[in-house]
Amino acid sequence: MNMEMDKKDAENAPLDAEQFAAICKALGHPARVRIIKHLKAMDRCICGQIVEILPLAQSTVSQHLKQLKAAGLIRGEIEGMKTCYCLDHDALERFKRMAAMI
Amino acid sequence: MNMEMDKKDAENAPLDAEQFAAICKALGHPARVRIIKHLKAMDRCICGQIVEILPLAQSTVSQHLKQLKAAGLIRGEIEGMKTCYCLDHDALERFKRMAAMI
DNA sequence: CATGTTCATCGTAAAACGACGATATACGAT
DNA sequence: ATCGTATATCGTCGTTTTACGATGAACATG
Repeated sequence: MNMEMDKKDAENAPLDAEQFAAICKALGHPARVRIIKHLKAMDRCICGQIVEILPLAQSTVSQHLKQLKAAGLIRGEIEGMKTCYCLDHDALERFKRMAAMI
Repeated sequence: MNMEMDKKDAENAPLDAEQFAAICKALGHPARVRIIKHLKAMDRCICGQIVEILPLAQSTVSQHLKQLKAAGLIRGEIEGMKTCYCLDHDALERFKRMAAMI
């Protein structure tokens, strides 16, 4: 009966500062914002393409991707030798809702 | 003729990653999100009240306020011995618009 | 099997952050 | 003038972030 309370509460909660701050922190770097923008434009793309559009070393980009993934904003699935990243649209929507109530 | 181009462009730009990331970074700490929330509830309040609602030293809170001010999200005006802080609603609106187009 | 490609992780160095106590500044009150 | 109050800034310390090159793991190809 109250198994779903967490989810329900989360939807109309005033705003969880910890949660919102965590996502903002993940978006708090230009490179990561550009990654999100690019994924939005491409819908999904492989890691190599993201490395190409950023003036950063491959290892650095990989770290940024890791942070975005840890924040739940993107997902990455290994496809053979490559890794394909895409947005987590639900997470982005949650972020937008939270941002709107700031 | 193009003296105002900066401003115009900023209004309908797809999204300036640097700008958006800077604001997100400022919001990337729970204490600062709580400060914003509190200012939204109170509309304006003196620094001392903010210090009271956070489990942090006064100097730490002062630093967080400084970051929020540097990001343009809040303004602070000295009123005699106290300092009164309030939200910069325009900046918040710009942030919300940017967040919505992420 | 050997080699090349794609990506993640490790190790590291510099910079930035977060927190605190101590101090400085500015003002009001006595 | 002195004292107390409110706030900002300084100095410091430990942690985290950002960046890089080097290395490793997984897979494809010759």
